[in-house]
Amino acid sequence: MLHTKLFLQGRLRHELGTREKVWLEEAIKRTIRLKPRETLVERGTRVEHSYYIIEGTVLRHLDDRNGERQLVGLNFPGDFVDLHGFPMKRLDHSTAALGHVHLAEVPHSAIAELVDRSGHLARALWFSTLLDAAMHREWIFRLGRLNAEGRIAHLICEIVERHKFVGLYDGHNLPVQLLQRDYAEACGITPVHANRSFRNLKDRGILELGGDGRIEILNEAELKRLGEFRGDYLYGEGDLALDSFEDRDGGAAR
Amino acid sequence: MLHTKLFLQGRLRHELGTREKVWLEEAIKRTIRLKPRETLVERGTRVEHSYYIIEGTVLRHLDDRNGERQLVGLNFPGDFVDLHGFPMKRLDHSTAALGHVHLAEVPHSAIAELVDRSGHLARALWFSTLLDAAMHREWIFRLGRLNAEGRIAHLICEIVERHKFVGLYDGHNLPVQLLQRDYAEACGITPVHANRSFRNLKDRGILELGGDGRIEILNEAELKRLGEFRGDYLYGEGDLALDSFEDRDGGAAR
DNA sequence: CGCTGCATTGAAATATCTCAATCAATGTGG
DNA sequence: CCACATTGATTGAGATATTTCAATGCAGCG
Repeated sequence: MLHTKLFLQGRLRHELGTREKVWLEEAIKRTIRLKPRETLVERGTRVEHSYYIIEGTVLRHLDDRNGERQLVGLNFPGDFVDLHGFPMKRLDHSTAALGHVHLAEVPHSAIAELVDRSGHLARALWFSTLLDAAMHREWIFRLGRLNAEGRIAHLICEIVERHKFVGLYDGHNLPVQLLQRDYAEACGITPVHANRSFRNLKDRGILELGGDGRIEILNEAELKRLGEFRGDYLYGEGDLALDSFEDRDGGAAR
Repeated sequence: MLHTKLFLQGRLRHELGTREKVWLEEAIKRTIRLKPRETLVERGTRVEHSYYIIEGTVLRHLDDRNGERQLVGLNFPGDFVDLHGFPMKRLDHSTAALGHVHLAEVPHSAIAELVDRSGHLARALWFSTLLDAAMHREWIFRLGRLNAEGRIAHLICEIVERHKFVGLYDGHNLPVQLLQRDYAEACGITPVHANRSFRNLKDRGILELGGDGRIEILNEAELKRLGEFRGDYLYGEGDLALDSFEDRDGGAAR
């Protein structure tokens, strides 16, 4: 079974050819599992492997002086968690599992081979790390320009949109169960205020709160409006309709 | 004269060999100049070139519904402004000059050649785009976990530290003259509140405000404390003292 | 049953914003 | 050289958003 079948899915410009998918798959030396809230890599660690998510959600965070977390990114199935560790060699932030997580471990030596073998695949891996950067920029926007409700709305929209790419959104239920504390840590607000903001969203019929972080989305359009959400930064195929796809297929292998 | 002599300077792991520097230099097809506040690239534009800063400061920003700006990054001499445009092909944010800016224009076709010619140089360019991502993460932290004063302090620390790498900091004077409005746009606060925060910093003897955005730093240690500033995310040589530098020299050309 | 972890609520404290006004420096046209 | 407009910095006062602290509720679990 193909572990990496979701990699860059929905990102036409960089979707992989058959051969490339095989090579990528072969780069996986083993898979590992994390328990809920288990740490994957601690900030400052030198890394020799990167991890691709087969299943589950990984939180990326920086901690302040008092140990309070600021989430700086989320990763879902189809994402590399820390591919940037390949050129960087050291992680400037920590990563941890949300719930149960299944990861494919890829040694940097294997990535080096991939990159040498296929310029197109190299470009795709590079692109994948830049997608993270684009999301970071949008997170800066979210924190700098939106109020608490808008920030939560924006984050939910991003989670939905990203799961649409990989076919993991059913149209109503948010496919990730974050605690209100996690929303607070992602949005730069206190858990208490996150709670009140959720309450507002619920009272206005925009979403419904189930237990255990389950969220049902009742009015996606309104969520997008509140979060000033423009999904184009995720570089999905729809946004690239005008593109020429000059390097679309995997045939570029050298 | 070498335009690109500052590229990745101070980042030992990825400093370039002599040959690579020549190749990079040869990739420059022309240089262009921007006037103060002139836009370089508008969000959404398809790009065929990337720009390396020879002199001046470039602001990167996203705009909200009302046209209010959120700065998402700054670039200084030695930085590529939008190298990520090479794999991405489209910019998800806008870029504009702060004051007078002198840029080297590098066509993506030339970058493609560079990348094919030297795996090491390719890695260095990739690394350079990831440095932006690391800074983005720190900006998220700044906005999510610090109050107005801390945010300003953190930003000033980053500007200082980055200019130290390229030898453009004299030990006292902030080498970039941002308006208080720019600080506000970077820190997610109003200009009025930025003003009051600066006033506090000044009253406590931490810095001195000259005209035209000039800032003299009187107590760098206190600024770092206020901003909870840990410079390691900039990946300077000091932080990598323990590294093996297995790919340090340009000899990796294929 | 009595924990424990998370959600929820209330009330008061604090940070930040908004609006409106003033000030200082600079540039422009006459 | 003056009158005037422009731009950015500064200040005050009141409004709003968010935090803090403390308490309660609620469900799962040994």
